[in-house]
Amino acid sequence: MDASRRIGARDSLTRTKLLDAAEQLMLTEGYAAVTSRRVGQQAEISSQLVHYYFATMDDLFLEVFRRRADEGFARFERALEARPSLRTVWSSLNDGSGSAFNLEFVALANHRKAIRAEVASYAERFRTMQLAAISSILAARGTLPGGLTPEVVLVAMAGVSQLVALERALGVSGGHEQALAFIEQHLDDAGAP
Amino acid sequence: MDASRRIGARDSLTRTKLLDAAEQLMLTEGYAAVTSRRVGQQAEISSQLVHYYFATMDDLFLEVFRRRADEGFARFERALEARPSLRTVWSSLNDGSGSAFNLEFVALANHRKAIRAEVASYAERFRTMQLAAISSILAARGTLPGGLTPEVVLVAMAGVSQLVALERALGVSGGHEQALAFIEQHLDDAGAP
DNA sequence: GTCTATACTTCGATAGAC
DNA sequence: GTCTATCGAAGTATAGAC
Repeated sequence: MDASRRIGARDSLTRTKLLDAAEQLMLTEGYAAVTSRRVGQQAEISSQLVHYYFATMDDLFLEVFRRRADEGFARFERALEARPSLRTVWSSLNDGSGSAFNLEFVALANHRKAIRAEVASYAERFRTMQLAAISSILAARGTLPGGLTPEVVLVAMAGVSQLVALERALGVSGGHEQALAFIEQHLDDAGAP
Repeated sequence: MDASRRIGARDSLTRTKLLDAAEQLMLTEGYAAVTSRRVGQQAEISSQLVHYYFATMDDLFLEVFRRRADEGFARFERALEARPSLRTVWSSLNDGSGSAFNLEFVALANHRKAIRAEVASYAERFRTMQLAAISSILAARGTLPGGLTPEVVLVAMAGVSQLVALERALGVSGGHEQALAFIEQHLDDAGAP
């Protein structure tokens, strides 16, 4: 990598097309399919331009991640403001397209340091925000049964949602329906409608 | 791939060394590091011998997976026979080294068809076996509180365990302690000690 | 800003001698 | 069973003309 290397403008239309193409490839074929050549091909732009707009492939991945993450974050904030309920938190966790996206990035983060830092930081921020929301929603209900705390409720919901998403991608489905139905039933029990 | 291609014997010591090296690499550096050249280097064996013992890299991955999966399966069966309890099921789910291994293979399965089929089949078998165990353990206790079923308990435990393992690899820890403590507390409530 | 051309690396896989 | 030698494909990245 050379410091004198030219980098294209952030507001370029071509740059956006490349990000779109990378995101599309990632969701349909997995992160391993996101190579400079394939991104260029998908966007109908020469693969060398990928390197003009993004110094390294990691930079491209990071930009793809931030775009979606920031949007997801903002959407959750809006939804929560409109309707501060357990159901809103659950919906944000159990969003189908978001789950697939997350899984791909967590897998990628597993062996790319630069990506791991960004994914971890976002996950932490999101968890904190969800926890604050759940805490205030459940506090309005008084004490929880059986030693449950907001943390336990949140981690359980996040865990089930992620397990189901991951296994669904694999083609496994044992127990999913019952677990999801159980959560659905208890969303309204414990919080505002 | 040529049908006339020679393939080394399954009981070869060299073959075992290659499998060990591949497994080691996978756990420490991720599946992307498992290339024929690096496996050879790790095992101090020429990389071409990888292709002598395994026609394709997928074959190598599959053998690594089957070795560990079969062993995990057998170990769970023995543990369950010795002590049929919720705690035994939880331990099998929450085994640290097994989790890292699983995550790596699930990620790999996401973009390799041959691997996906094997991982899915094993996950299904494991889930079925765990469900049978949990069902018989909980049945001895009479009805469960609040609409809980064996399926819900199992998916929740598996979900929490997997989420914690995955986030731990990422460096995120929010809520983990409380969720794990909650499960620990209730293992003995609901089943045989 | 986009193009062509290309350097350099690593990969999976095979051929054939020993 | 193990070795040397090698092919062809695909990857990241850069240089320099236009």
